[in-house]
Amino acid sequence: MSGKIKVILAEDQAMVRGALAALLSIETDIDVVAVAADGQEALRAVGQHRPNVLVTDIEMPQLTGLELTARVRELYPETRVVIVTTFARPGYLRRALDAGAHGYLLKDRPSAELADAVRRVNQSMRVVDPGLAAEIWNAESDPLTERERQILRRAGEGESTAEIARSLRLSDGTVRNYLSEAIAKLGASNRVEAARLARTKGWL
Amino acid sequence: MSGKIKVILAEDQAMVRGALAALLSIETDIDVVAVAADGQEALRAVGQHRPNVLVTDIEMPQLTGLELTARVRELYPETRVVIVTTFARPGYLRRALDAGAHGYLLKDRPSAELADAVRRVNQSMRVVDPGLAAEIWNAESDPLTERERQILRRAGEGESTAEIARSLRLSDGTVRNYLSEAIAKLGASNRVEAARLARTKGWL
DNA sequence: TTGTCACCATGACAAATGTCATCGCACGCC
DNA sequence: GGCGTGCGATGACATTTGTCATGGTGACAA
Repeated sequence: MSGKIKVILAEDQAMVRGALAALLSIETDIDVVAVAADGQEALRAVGQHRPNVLVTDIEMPQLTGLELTARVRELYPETRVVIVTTFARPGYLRRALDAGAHGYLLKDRPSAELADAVRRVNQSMRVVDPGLAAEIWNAESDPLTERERQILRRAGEGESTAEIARSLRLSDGTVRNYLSEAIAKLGASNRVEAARLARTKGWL
Repeated sequence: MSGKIKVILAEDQAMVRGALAALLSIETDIDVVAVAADGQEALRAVGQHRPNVLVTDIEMPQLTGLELTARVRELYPETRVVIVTTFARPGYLRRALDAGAHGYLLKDRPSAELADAVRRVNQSMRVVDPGLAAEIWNAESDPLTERERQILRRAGEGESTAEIARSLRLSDGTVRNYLSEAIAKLGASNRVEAARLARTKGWL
């Protein structure tokens, strides 16, 4: 019985989306019932089709894969979620698991693992990239406060202290203080390096 | 006659590589004879199989897709090259065409266009993303000198003036002068913004 | 030969950035 | 109530960064 595993695929790059769909469609026990180009669209599709598994990227317009995961977990708990992303950032994995994802796969891994992950997750197993799973234990956790993160993000894009202060309605000195704090916490020697470091850890 | 179109696929992310291969393999007139995870490997494979078309990403370890294109054009001129990349940067397209690419496709485009592009390129046609093709006419050309580019790249990663000066054996003031020049040329208001701007144009 | 241009340097100044000490406020917690 | 903590602010200071004027070199083209 049970028929095929119903899958929805969310990925913003059309060509990759089509290619992954082709990859999954080759499998005889998997049926890709819909694809979506962003988080919003994916959420609608999940509501409509109630798939067994949602395969989603993280970097997407409207609603990120992480936000999408949380919503799906909340609204349609029968649907299991597999995150597929480029980034091997412990911070992302941490947040993905917190959001309720059942699988976390890197685009670096062989393509055969995707169908495999879908099957396992469908059988209520967890699938986490082995290398990343190891890292998450000894990985330091995000030391930044929300404000620091917010300010560091802008600084990393080239906004000046004054611009940041204005757009967040803070005083000039306050912004400098937060940046100074963030730089110290991350062991960087200036705002740019701090932003870069935080980004690679997945904290921004 | 003529059989299938022989294609080699170069792409560093294993899952995307597998998925694109699956996508092309569906086509009855296309035969993916080999895949490669980096530029070096791709170059060897092209030498071995002499494919009709090489489909390659730009961002790859060892040898970028642009360097690979130039080498292939030089060593195996019968093989035609299609670049497939995430980035809609006029600078990239410019360099790709200069390197002798026959096609330039964005990963944003529908997956059906890939097989299409392979066929057209195989028939000696050029295939360039329409949006980008328009841009390249009125697109400003890279105003940066080699030194400026070099210095701006490091500054954008968070190196301080002093660090850059030391590692390039320049005086402190000279580095500041170059950065000042670059900032002015790009119409930015500081080094970080300048680096960001240059990056989005494909000049870094 | 005379421009022009990339390259490298100095010095001087203004503006932005980074650091520290110190303060107040609100909130949750035991 | 006292404690810790995140948030926000000020002032003072040193350092870094950005700007400008000015000058010298070598390469290359008109």
